[in-house]
Amino acid sequence: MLTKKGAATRRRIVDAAATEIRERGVANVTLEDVGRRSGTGKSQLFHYFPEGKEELLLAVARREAERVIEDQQPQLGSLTSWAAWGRWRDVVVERYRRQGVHCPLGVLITEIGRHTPAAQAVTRQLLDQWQAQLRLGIEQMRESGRIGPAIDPDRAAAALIAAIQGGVTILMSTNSAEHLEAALDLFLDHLRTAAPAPS
Amino acid sequence: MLTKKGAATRRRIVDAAATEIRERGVANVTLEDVGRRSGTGKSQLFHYFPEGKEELLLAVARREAERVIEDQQPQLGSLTSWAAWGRWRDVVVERYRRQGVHCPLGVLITEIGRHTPAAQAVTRQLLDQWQAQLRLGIEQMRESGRIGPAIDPDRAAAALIAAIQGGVTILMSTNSAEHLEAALDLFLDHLRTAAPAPS
DNA sequence: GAAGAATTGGACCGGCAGGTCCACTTCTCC
DNA sequence: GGAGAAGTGGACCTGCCGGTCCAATTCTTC
Repeated sequence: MLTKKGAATRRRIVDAAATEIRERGVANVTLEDVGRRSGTGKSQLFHYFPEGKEELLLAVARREAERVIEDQQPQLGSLTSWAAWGRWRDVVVERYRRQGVHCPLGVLITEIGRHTPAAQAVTRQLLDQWQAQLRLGIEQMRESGRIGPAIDPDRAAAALIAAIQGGVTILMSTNSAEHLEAALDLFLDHLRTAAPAPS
Repeated sequence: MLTKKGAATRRRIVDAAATEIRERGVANVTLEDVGRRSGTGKSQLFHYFPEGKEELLLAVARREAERVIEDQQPQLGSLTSWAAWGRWRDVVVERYRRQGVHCPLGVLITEIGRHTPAAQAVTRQLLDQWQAQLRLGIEQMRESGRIGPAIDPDRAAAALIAAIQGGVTILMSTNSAEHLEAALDLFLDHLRTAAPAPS
């Protein structure tokens, strides 16, 4: 029901759509653009995505959601020391700074992720997963006494995600990572200094 | 060149467009919708906005930018005590929680504000203005010794805006103000506790 | 190697939405 | 009160883009 060749074509279509959307915004990308970029035509497109554009967009959303997490690995997965947090922070800033306007996270949340309930679910799942990983990192730091007990790991993780999200959104409008950096730094500073465990 | 009646019509058109866009997203709003809602037709529309949709969108962007600041007044203008900061925080959360998806800030930054360079300039100006007001509040708190000298007012204000922006963006995707609240609270907490002035 | 399924190419359709035009009405101001 | 500008209504045009159709080709499997 889906040969190797078919699967490859499908992948090519999703990738082409994702790239095109990142570069030019979902509103300016037509199915023909996707076809051109992926070296296919509309008939293939509708062959692999019978529901048409909406289904394709959903596939793109899933792809981009994966990418957001991947882009932070392996740092996001082992936030067990301040040095590790610092490296993660640098990865995030560097990545988004380089990507500038063409950024999976921004495009997903601000453009694709609101189109349909299904896409919203993808966004939500991404946020949950992300928050869980950050919470884990904070918990580990707390257990090893490097973060004080006044910090609620779950709320802190939520706040951190909001800060990044906001920084990225602003980056997309102003092309400056200033806000993102300020938010991340202030945040980490808070983790370090808030009600530290007595040494 | 623009009679009283004309000015009123123009305003009606912008308001109608703004409302319509907030409710249904810029992508789903047609000029006919705007016409219907404002009780006008396309001929008026192009009479007052000769460049068409793009010009109208720019006018909407400006309107919404004003609204974002207005919505936080008078609290934003006098952040001179912790109680005042608390009230401001409540106003922000309450407002965005009530507005949910239909929010001027979110729509401006994520939908309209990226369409064109002119609209980006509007966004940028809004952010500058907002940041300046917050910075002023932080400086005042610092001068009166309630915020420690370790806080850089400008960077802190930038971070705060990012946090709100992110909270709102997430609110628009998930319909939950949890992230916004967490970000704001953690933030204020940091201001309160970071390197407090010796009493 | 042939049947049947998966894949591909491209011509075609139809509606929608931005934009144009022009005739008509209502204001403003001398 | 009349000339000219500002404001209004709505029919019409046109290009674009999502979506359809079908015939041709290639793959899989026995």
